[in-house]
Parts: sequence; C-alpha cells; structure tokens
Amino acid sequence: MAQPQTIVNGMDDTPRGKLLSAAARLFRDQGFDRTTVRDIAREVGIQSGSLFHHFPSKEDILFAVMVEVIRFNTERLRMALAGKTDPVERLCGLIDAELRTIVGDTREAMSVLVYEWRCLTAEHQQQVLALRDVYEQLWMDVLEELRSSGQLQADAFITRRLITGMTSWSSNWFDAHGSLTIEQLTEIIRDRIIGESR
Amino acid sequence: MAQPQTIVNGMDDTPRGKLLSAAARLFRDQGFDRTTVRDIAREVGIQSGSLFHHFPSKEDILFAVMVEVIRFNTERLRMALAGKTDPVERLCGLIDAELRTIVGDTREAMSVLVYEWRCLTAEHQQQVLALRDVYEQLWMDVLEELRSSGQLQADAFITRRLITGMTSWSSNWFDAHGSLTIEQLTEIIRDRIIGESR
Amino acid sequence: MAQPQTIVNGMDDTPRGKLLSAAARLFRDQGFDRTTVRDIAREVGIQSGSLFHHFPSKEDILFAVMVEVIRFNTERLRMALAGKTDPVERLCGLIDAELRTIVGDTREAMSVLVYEWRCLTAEHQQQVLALRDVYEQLWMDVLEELRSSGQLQADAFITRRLITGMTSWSSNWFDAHGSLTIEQLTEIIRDRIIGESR
Amino acid sequence: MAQPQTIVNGMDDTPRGKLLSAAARLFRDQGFDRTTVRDIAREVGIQSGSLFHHFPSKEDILFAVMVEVIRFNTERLRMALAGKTDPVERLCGLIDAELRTIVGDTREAMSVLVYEWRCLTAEHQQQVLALRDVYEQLWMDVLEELRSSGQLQADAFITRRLITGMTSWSSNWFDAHGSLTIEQLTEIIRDRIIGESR
DNA sequence: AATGAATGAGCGTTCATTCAT
DNA sequence: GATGAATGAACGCTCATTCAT
Repeated sequence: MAQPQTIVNGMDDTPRGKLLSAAARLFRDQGFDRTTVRDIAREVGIQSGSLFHHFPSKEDILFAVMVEVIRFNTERLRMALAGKTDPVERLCGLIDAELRTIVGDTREAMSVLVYEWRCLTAEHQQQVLALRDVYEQLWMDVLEELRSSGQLQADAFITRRLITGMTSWSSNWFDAHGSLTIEQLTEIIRDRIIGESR
Repeated sequence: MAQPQTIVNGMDDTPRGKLLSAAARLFRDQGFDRTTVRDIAREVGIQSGSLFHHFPSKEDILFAVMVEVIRFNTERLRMALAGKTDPVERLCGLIDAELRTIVGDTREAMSVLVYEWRCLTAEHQQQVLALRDVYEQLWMDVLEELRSSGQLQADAFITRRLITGMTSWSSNWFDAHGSLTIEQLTEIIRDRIIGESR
Repeated sequence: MAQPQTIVNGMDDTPRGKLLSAAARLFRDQGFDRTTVRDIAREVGIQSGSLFHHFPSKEDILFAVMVEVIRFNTERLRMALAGKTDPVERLCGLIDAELRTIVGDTREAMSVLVYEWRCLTAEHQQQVLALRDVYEQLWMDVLEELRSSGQLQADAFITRRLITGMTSWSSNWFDAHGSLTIEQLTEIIRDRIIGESR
Repeated sequence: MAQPQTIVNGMDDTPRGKLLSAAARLFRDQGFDRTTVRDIAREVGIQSGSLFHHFPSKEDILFAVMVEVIRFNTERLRMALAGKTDPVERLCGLIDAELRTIVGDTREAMSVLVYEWRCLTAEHQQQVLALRDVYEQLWMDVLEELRSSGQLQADAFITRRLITGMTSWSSNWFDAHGSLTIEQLTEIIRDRIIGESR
C-alpha cells in the first residue's frame, strides 16, 4: 500500500517547497503576524525581496501552507481508509491519521491552520473551507456508517466536533517521545466515541 | 446559592473594566497583533495615549485580560462544586461551568487565553500558568474522586486533556442560540468520559 | 564681609526654590530634553500637573534656573571684588569666584546654562544674555585695569575668552575631593594670564 | 606632506557619508534629542524609514558621527606632528590642528561630541573613550617632551585640561571670517602655556 | 494650590512591498 | 530569478500641557 510521503506534497525540495516548510515552522513558532518576510527569507537563504518572485504577498504564503497541508492530510485520510471495510477499523484509521497530522510530520502546518485562520483574507478563507469540506466529508461518511451499523448513537456532527476537539488539542500536550503512543491514544479516543464494551 | 456575576470581576463598569472588555473582544476578533492600541482606545472612547494611564503597555492589557478571566472562571468552578458531593454531579458541574466559560459570557477572553498565549512575555506566561494550576487542580481533584469511586478507569491526566479538547473546541462551533443547549452538551461530554450505562 | 549664601537666591526652601534646585540637578544629569516634568514633580513630591501652578511651562523652569544662577553668581563676583583694589588680587577674586560657581555649589545650574542654552526660546535667550552682560562687564573692567597697569598685554576680550574656556572646562575634570584645591587652580590660571614672573 | 582631506573620512559623498554630515549639523544646531529622524531624512532627501537601512537606530547615527570625527581628527593630529621634531613646534602643530578641528571643517561634529555625550549608550561611550584616549595620548606625549626639555614646568595633565578648555571654548566665539586668524590664536594659546619670553 | 485622568501631536522604529539593476 | 535600497503607512508609546474636581 502506498505510504504518505514524509514531506507534504508541495513542501518538497524545490525553492518553493523549502520556503513553505520554513514559513510553516515560523508561523507556528512565532505566529503569522510576528513572523517577518525577512525571517522567512533568512531561513531559506535569500533576500526578502526575492520572496515576492514566488508569492505575491506574505498572506499568500500562509494560504499556500494551509492549502498544502489540507491537501496532503486529505490524501492521508484517504490512504488510511483504503482497503478497510469495517467501520470501526475505518474510524481508527481516521483518528490515527488525524493524530499523525496534528502531532507528527505536519504539526507545524496544522497548528498554523488553526491558530492563524483569521490572518487569511475572506476569499482565501472560503477556498480553504472548500478544501476542508472534502476532508470533513471523509469523516462524516465513516461516522454515518457507524450510525448505520448501530455502533454510534450520538449525533454524527456533534461527535465529529468532539473528536476534532480531542485530536486538535493533543498538539498542546502529546509528547511524541513520551510513553503514550499514537496507537494507544487512538484507542482511547475510539473508546470515548463508540464505548469500550462495544 | 451564590451565582457568578454576569460580568467578570475587574471587567466591570469602571474605565479599566470597560477597557479590558473591549480589549478582550478585539483581541479575540482580530488577534492581539492585529489589534492596535488605537483600536482599543476608539472602542472605549478615549485617545490612544490615554490607555497608558491605565496600563503600562499593550501587552499588560493582554495579561490583565487573561488574569481576570482565569480568576473569574476559577471562582465559577468553585461555585459549581459548592454543595455537591456526588462525584458525577461534581463532574457535570465542572463541565457545565467550563462550557459556560468558553461559549458564554467570558468567551472572548477565554479565546484570547488560548490563541494569544505566545504574545505574553515569558514572565507573564509564568504568572498565568500559576493561576491556571489552581484552576486545573479543581478538575484533577474531581477526576481522582471518580477514579476512587470506580466510575473512571482511564488515566486522569489524559482524561482531563480530552475534556479540555472537547470543551475548548466548542468555541468554534457551539451556537448559544441553536437547538443544542449547554445542559445537553454537558451530558454528551459526561457520557464520553464515564460511559452512558454507568 | 557678607558671605554668599550656600543656596542660590531663589533656590531656597520654598516650594518654588526646591523645584528649581531639583530641576537644575535633573537638567544637568539628564539634559533638559531627557528630563520629564514627571521627573521633576516626583523629585519635589508633587504631581506633574501641579508644576504648572508654579511655572507656565517646562521651558520657563529652565529659564528660571538660568536667571537665578546668573544673578547669584553675578552677586558672588561683586562680593569677590568688594574691598580689593589691587588688580591682580581682583583678578584672582574673579577666577576663584568663577571656579566656585562652576565646580562648587552652583555647578549643576552652571552646567545647565552652558549645555541647555539652545533649549531656551529666542526671547529668553535675549533676557539671559542681558544678565550675562552684567556678569561679563565685571570681568572686562578688571581685565582693562590690568592692561592699564601694564600687567596684561594681550587683548582683553580674547583673554576673557581663554579664561572662560579654562574655568568652564574645569567642570569636566576638577575633583572637589582631589588633591588640587580651588586656590591652587586659581593661581595656575592666573599665571597663564599675567605670567609667573610678573 | 600629506594634507588632511577637507571632508571627514566616512562623511564622504556616499549615502552614508551624506547622512552623517547632515546628522552632525542637525545635532549641532538643534541637539540630538530635538533632531528627529524625519529631520535627518528630509535633509538627505529620503524617507525616514530608509534611515534604518543605513543605521540600526538614531543613537547609532550619533555614535557614527562621533567615531568618524575622532578618527579623522586623530589622523589630523598625527599629520600635524609628522616631520616636526622641535617640541614647541610640535605643540603649535597640535594647537593649530585642534583649533581647526573645533572651528573648521569638523566643527559641527566636534560640537556634537561635547554636547551630546550623554545621549550615547554606556557601551558606545566606552568605545568613544577608547578612541579619545589615542587622541589624548598624542597630546600627552608632546607635553611630556616639553617638560623634559624644561620648557614646561606645570603639570602636564592640568596643562592639557587648560588647553582643552581654551580650544574647545573657541567654538563659542571664534569667527573664521574675523580679523583673528587661527595662526594668531595658536600663538596666543602657546604663550599661555610656555610663556612668551621662553 | 493640588490632583490625576485625559489629551493629541509627535516620537523612533518596523516591515510588507516595490523596482531599478 | 535575485538583489537590496527605498518606500510610506502604521505601529506602540511618550509627554508637556489642560482642566474638572
């Protein structure tokens, strides 16, 4: 089975890709507003003016980071579902994938997605939301499967939102080098959703 | 039983209080960095220079917002526990109180607490963390009670973090004027923690 | 013979006098521009707004300091000449008095007179210059006496300017607690003017 | 023999050099604190923000002015001594050079050095003092030569300070277009130091 | 006389963006 | 594509001065 690349598509070894990676990390560490284009340029090894040959504005860099990370993570979600038919197994695939998204290789970019949302222009927010809908639909499909199979009684929308809270907040405390593994956390969250005995 | 005031202590009708309320809302809507001292001053109806008779710097306004909201919500947590002895009832009191904190009267300030954390100086971060510890200890005490009474098997720390995720994320979707009430959401979250049948 | 008071007339124990003393010291230590009215007020133990019951503006405080110090030091010059008839003795009296002005009790205010000159309004500069003319005339009279008696060959104006340079610069190096006394320095300067053998 | 350039090294025709020249004049005319970066920028014909491509802060401009003028004038002192062996001739060379420093081409910058000293940061003060030590050592060497040859009896340090006073004060009265020439003033000051008959 | 909150113009500095080279 | 000097608007903050109390 295909593995997600360890680098976000579009955050590859090209100048543009290195720029986005650096920007994602800086935005995450310092916030969008506190990150100057000079910071980004220095990280990539060019002059600040040269950034604008790659992106028309600083906000477009933020937008590109968000687009790349959503696309990449949507693909990761798809791969996590591929070949699985059991709804619970599919749910675990999604939780595991989303946790990796949040605490793993794309954690900087994901954090940016949450924390720097309002720094996007309204138009770009719309475009990101459209991409996010695709991502969320994959979740909703699986949650509806679970309801159809009787393994989930609660409302699917509310359930998704509680899951989102649990996974997204993990960026604030989960330690990739601690004793709790992503697999274990996946099971713990699964049990909060469909119950332990079921 | 005493009810929490509907206005955060220190965000009252005094000039300082109105200033903090306005700042909290602006910080929440636009972010700390994108909010200018002139924005805040305009909202309060004074000149920007006059802000500095009340606070030595813009960052101190942010700090004051955070301190006030934590103090107020810690007190709200205490009142939610007052008079309750059953651990599950106490848990529901905490969830309900925290939800009101996040989607109710102090939602702007709470949002600021999460999203503008890094805008605080290191020293102020320490001071806020000390206040936060008091708040969190109230939670940990109740979760340990639940474990003692056998109503919670999962690790208390992890449990608290999952609850934090669920409650804090509600700021992004809960509609105070929607059909779902805080009481209902409290029950839903409670069931994710101690199970529905128990 | 009357002794000059150890406090400048007008910088006495009254509120106005204490204010001027404090201002003179602050202006000397920090410069006029870097001294805030709050600095002055704090030193005197009042609120900054209250300063303006004593002086119409900050610049007027500077002006008052300068006027007081010139008046006081002109009087000191007069007293140094009183009762002396020998031109050389009179010269030494002036040198000694001017040195005391510059390195002694009025050193702060004298320093202000030199360094903060351009902070005065043009009109106030004229008024101070008029007072300074009185002071300088006392010097010129004695220097002309020395020329009449053949003890000074050099031009009186140029001589006065060289003396002014030597005495005024002493504020930058003379140590009141060092081994060189004002009396000794007076003799050294006298010898630069009228020659040692004469 | 090499002549000192009529423009301070580093205050040449480059943007940086023109900026320093303009700043030196403005600082001298208005004082450092009363000179705004907008004043300097206007003088040079750029926007105020553009200043900060050349210097990290306004204070660094002041520092640069001082460093350039001391370096230049130290070199001028060296050239004044070059080829001269007679101590009196060397003394006259120094006096003449210092007078040209103070009333001639570098008078603005020299004035700034004296009057705006306290506007420097403590660290920059140290660095300027180190440069000043080199300058002063050239003076002290010649004064010691005069003592060795018996042409100066007075203490060398005190003598230097009296000379400093006389030369530096000349900025307040010497008129380059008046009837008194620098050469004449040099002789007058020389006579105050080593006596006319000697 | 004194207070102290408020003013408002102005400060030094930042920084995304432009553009001639 | 890259440079780096320049722009210019905006920022947080200062402070002499005012004035109702």
